[in-house]
Amino acid sequence: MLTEKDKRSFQDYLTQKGLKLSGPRMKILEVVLQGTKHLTANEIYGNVQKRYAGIGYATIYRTLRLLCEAGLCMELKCEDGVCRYEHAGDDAHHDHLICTKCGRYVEVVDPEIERLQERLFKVNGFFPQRHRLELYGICRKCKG
Amino acid sequence: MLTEKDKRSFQDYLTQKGLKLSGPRMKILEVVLQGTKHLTANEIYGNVQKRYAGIGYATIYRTLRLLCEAGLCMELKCEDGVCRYEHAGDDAHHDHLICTKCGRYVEVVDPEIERLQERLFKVNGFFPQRHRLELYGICRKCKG
DNA sequence: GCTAATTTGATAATGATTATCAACTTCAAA
DNA sequence: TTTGAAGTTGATAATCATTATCAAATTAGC
Ligand SMILES: [Mn+2]
Ligand SMILES: [Mn+2]
Ligand SMILES: [Zn+2]
Ligand SMILES: [Zn+2]
Repeated sequence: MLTEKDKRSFQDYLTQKGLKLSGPRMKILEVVLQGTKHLTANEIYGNVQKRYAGIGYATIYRTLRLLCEAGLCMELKCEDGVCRYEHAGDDAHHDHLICTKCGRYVEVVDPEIERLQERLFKVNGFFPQRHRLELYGICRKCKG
Repeated sequence: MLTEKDKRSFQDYLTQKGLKLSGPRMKILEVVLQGTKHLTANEIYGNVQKRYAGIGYATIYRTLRLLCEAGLCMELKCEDGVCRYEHAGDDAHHDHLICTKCGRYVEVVDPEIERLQERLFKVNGFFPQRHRLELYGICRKCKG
């Protein structure tokens, strides 16, 4: 799940910004791209520690920001006030169904909804930039 | 904009919970229901101070929570990490178009989008509870 | 290898919200 | 009315995720 292309992509972004691809950054890139999606910085910190002890919180946050800037990750500002991160491949935009019991995130896209959103922008005279759609409910497993 | 019905509604909620309708609560109810929508707790605190000095921050937060529980207000968890509040009349649910330049909130509803969201819940085996749709763009005024 | 620039980890700071608590209100019974 | 138990208030400390700071360590191009 961590391709050479991703590494190069990160490397390129850093170089272009006059930054360096350090050991810690490489390790975090690896753990984030190989791990589960929609994790908090704290959970990612834990996953990184498991494999590479000694990397600090600040470096996790700093590197997550770089990964987002480089387009390799997306940051989700969640309702509980904690950010979650997902590696954003070349795959398109998606929205989320979120279980309020177990916290599971399900990725969904509805092209019809996307189209109607564009219409809302236009009708109200807004230049569209982005949107956020979150559907909260109880998943099949949690309903029992 | 602050009807007798609202007052009674708040009073009823408090009574039913064994709570009291105090002076500060009454004043905050008045300022919130008569004022602009989509304000932060801090902005509401300022508006309350203008008319009734001496009411503390904590009381603002506590009363906003009560107003939400009573169904008179809605809390929006915004992307900047600050909550905003709007008085929720009997009017139905709505979503928001938000200008990323001036911060203006425009309320919108698209019944078609609402319907398609329900379908997404169903298709994915979720019991629907609520949703959040925010459309970020640049408003007509800000585009100049 | 050398060295200037960048990065790191520990930790202090920030900022919104919540918890704490002694003093003050409320309200209904006496 | 007076009274007092229950609830409320304002000031302020605590919380918690995220950022900023900074001396010591690492990186990358020469
Ligand atoms: Mn996702
Ligand atoms: Mn609104
Ligand atoms: Zn679930
Ligand atoms: Zn605007």
